[in-house]
Amino acid sequence: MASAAPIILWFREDLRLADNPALSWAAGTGRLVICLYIRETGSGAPRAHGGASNWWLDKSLKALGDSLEALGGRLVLRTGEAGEVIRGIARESGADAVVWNRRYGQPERDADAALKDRLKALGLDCRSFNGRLLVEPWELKTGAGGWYRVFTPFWKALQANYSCPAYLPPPKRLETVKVQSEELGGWGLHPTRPDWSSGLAESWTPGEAGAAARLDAFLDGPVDGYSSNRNRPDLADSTSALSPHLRFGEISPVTIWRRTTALAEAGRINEASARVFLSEIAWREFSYTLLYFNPDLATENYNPSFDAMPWQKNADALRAWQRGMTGYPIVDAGMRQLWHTGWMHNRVRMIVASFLTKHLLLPWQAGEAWFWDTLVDADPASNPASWQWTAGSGADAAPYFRVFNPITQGQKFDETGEYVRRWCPELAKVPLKFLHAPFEADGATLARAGVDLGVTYPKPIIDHSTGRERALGAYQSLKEKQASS
DNA sequence: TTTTGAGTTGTTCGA
DNA sequence: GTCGAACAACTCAAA
Repeated sequence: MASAAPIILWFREDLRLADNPALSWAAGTGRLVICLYIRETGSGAPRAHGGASNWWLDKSLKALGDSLEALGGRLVLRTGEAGEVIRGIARESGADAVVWNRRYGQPERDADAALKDRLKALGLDCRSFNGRLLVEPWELKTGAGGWYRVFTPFWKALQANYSCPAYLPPPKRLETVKVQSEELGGWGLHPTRPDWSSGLAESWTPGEAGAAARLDAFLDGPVDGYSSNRNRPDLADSTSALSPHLRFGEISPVTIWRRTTALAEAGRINEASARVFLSEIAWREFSYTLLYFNPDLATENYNPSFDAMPWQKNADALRAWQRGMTGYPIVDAGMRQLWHTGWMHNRVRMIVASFLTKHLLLPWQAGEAWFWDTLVDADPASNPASWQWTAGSGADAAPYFRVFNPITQGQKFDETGEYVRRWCPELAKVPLKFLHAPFEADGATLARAGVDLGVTYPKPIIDHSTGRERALGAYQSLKEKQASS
């Protein structure tokens, strides 16, 4: 006979109702469901959110709670070590089953596995699901049985082997039992003194409905130009901007895959652009494979030969980069967009990351940490994997001699100059010819534009070719050390 | 087992 | 202004 006891559904990085396997299973039993979110403490807790992500989490939890209440349910908020919280709620409520969607960082995996054992020993039914990835890291294997270290074969294997599961609709009702909850407002996730979040609020609608609207809007037009426009930070809607929604699980990559392939197969969107868009989703998957098999991805060089890299220490240069005061407009525009909106266009992320690790020769970990704190989409897999890729220490890394030229990158990809004019308003009147290199303009031109270099806008903190040569030398030294060891 | 082809996103230089 | 070569060698994946 089926149990009538409630089920605990532990929400983690899957703050949505649709295409949520754990929720779908729990709701499908017809039993009462206790929807739980834990502000985790202890050694099994995931890497603590940065400030921007905490802002997002606050709104996303509010949206999830509202959605659950509309179904007759409720989101229960608790703080503590996850196992203690869950055992406590099970005792209070008589729940005899716990379900969740899996996570892939090492501490979380270890903690989840230990918790599962504990709960099973107590007689609770315990189930986990894949609610975050198209394929889990252990599912896609090379011919030799290992995990992929190069993106292209990974992507080919994914396309050849992946079949998209059927849509899991949100439950129509989700009744629950009364369990004590903390107040979201008491968690202090929203910044105060000062409240710096107005730019974030202007830019985003956290929550499942906001995510769905974003996908709809992207697939209804912008996706068609994606293969070329995705490199253009000056164009509106050149990318999907789904990353923070994916990070918090407000939308599933499965949903994105299903919707996009259906439209492409029906001939309603450009096939090639759809492919490129899905390949970006696959990069996220690839990053999760890297994280799964390299738990220290956020701190340790994937390629250990980079342990000998002669990184600089320069707090002033780091601060100039963080504040968008390097004197290179495309770099500064990107860093200011990040600070204001919690997000940066992907093309510009590459430029600023190259500038930090190559021109400034500062360790990629410093950039990764800054992005972690300031990005609303700061992802435990994508963020470190992408930083390591740029620095050259990562899997399938950029060649060491690929040093982005911040002037020509600006001219090429912010070709209208609208991106720089928007985020560096003090340069708004500089003619396009000099906009990406104001230091090359003559005094009269700058004066007419109201720019006083070194006063109203910084002079370059490092000369491009000087920085480039120094970076190439540093990478050369790595190679020599490796050869002699 | 060995071999072979290939590898996200670029820049510079010189013809 | 345009174009191709050089920038390195190494590791990966698959045949």
